[in-house]
Amino acid sequence: MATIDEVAAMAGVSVATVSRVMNNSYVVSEDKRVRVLQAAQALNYQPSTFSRSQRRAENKTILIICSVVIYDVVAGVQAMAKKLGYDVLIHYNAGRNAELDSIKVLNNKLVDGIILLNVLMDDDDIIEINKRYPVVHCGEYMDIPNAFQVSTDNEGGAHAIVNHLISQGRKRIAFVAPDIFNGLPHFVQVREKGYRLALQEHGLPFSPDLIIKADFSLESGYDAGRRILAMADRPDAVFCATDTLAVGCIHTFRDHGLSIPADIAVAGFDNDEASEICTPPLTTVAQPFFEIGCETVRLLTAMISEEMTIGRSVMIDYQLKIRESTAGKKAKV
Amino acid sequence: MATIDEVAAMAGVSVATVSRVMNNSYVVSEDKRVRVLQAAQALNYQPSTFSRSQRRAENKTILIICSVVIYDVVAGVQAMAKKLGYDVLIHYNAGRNAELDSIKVLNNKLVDGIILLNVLMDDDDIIEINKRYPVVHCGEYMDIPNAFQVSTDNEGGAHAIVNHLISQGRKRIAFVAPDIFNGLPHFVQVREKGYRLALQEHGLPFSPDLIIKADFSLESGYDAGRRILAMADRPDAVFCATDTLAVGCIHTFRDHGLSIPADIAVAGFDNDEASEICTPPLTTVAQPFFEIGCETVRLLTAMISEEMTIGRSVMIDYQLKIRESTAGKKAKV
DNA sequence: CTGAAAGCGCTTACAG
DNA sequence: CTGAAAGCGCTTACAG
Repeated sequence: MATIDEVAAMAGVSVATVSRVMNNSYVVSEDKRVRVLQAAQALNYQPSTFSRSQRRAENKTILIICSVVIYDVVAGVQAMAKKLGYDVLIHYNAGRNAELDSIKVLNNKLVDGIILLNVLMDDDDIIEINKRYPVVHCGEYMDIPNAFQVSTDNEGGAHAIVNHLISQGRKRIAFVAPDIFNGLPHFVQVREKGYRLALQEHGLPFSPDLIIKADFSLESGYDAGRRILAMADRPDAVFCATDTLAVGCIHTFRDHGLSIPADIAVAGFDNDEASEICTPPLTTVAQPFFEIGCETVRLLTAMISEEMTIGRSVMIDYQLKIRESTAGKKAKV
Repeated sequence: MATIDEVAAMAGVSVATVSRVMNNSYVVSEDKRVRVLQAAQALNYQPSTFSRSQRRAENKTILIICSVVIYDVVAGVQAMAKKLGYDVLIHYNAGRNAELDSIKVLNNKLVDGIILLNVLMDDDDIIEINKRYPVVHCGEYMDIPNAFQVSTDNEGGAHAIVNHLISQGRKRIAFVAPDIFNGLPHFVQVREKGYRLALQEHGLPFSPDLIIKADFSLESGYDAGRRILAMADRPDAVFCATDTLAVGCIHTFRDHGLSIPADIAVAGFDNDEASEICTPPLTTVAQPFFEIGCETVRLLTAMISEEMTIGRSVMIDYQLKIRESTAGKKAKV
């Protein structure tokens, strides 16, 4: 590895001049600039990240911590980061409490800011990280003071999709809600809120037995479908908090010979790849993941450079995707 | 951020002593050790990564570059890396030629070694990276000189699964092969090799029309299934190079009223989650991903510390998973 | 426009 | 066991 001294020697200039041309930070006379560039090329010189970042007290790098990589979000993060001159690294962290393992990465200023992507970890740990770094929560909101967060408008999306069901003449709409850990994850709570709001606005009765508990698995979706079929007063529509669950319900309903949406309408949330492929194609809510990634970086870099201390929540508009699973005719009674 | 000087001042010792206790590198008298530790705690002191890594010319960090995160491989990498005192970071890199974007990360010694996880990039770029860093190719072998690689025994797995099909009385076995980019990916070539070897060993005729081209998508699997059904002399078994394709074939066969495995046996490769769930459960080959991750790190860290220059390929044993899709009775003729 | 020099926060011979 | 000091490879006032 060539150092700045070797380049300076070969180019016949001082290290200061080399530094200036490598960084384009000051005007350098054309002939020296050329000589430095040639020497750098000849020696295959690359400024040391460590020395440079040490001097500058920044590394122009953002870290994403997650246990599931949402590729479109990452792509958005990378695109915006690139535009702003940042690199993006990912730290994979399985499970809820395993997050603590990342502390080693976090302890020192190796990165300038952190994105917690759908991370579920204990509040104490999050607060600890917030003390050390600029942090933006992406996807899943946290109920901690002064948090910086970016996510889809989950309530609005749920509200819109249930409104759509109602507009199709549905009157008894079940909600399938993943319920693991202690209590519903925040995004599920908010989607439920949108669901209940829509019912209320249209004077439809809400009853607790319309809430079907599940987890995040496809099997759990099958099972939710079975429980819905077994209900005394069977719902004429099902809104599932995730597409995976909705696909599970569809399977069960079809296996039992029901026609969708004629006999029962099914809607999901997330616009997974499966939602387009399944039969019938699933009405759902798309989260603009790429844009969420972009916005997260905008916020994070603003935090880094402006040392903001007052938290804020950015809500990215949802996109309703109306497909066959809800939009067809209802069966005649 | 507290610095080593502040800690030294508070503890009433020299910075050298602080450094020694932070690193446990030399014996320090108990009372000073305690004073340093207390001061470090009080000041919330964390040694600067940049300064430390600059002095040591290493960062104890491994970078995984990939366009799809295989979580079990990453978990294996992390487990072994932790044991050996390394951190693990991931650089996501979409698409084939987008890899060049990672050059910024790669240019300087921010990490000590690199794992290319199933990366498909141009040979020239790979050779370039190999020049700058210790690199281990994980999953997909590269045909470049002196490469260090770790992967499943793809040929052995394919050979074993086709042997199994033959042992079940199958005589005409098709091979569904994803064929994108220019030519078959290496792992597909090798799986085909195992397939052909098994046929040959049992005196079964091979013919080119038994090779069904596809890509990597589920739809492509459906389509492959259709083409197989349309064949004049219909095969009695299908070995798909991936589980995704196998699941697609199963769908098509079932939609056409065929019984699996009675009418036609189907086998895949990869032991995806779907392979267990689908109906009937799919016979496949499991890759021990966690172990592959571990072994990759063993090799990479050996390269880092021992400056090895002669390449090697480590093959991790496959595990055959025999399930219903092949193991039931064949239909009577 | 340019160079000599100080300084970033560490580690590690060197001498005691 | 411990400290004073050199040095890692950069950047950036400072002076010219």
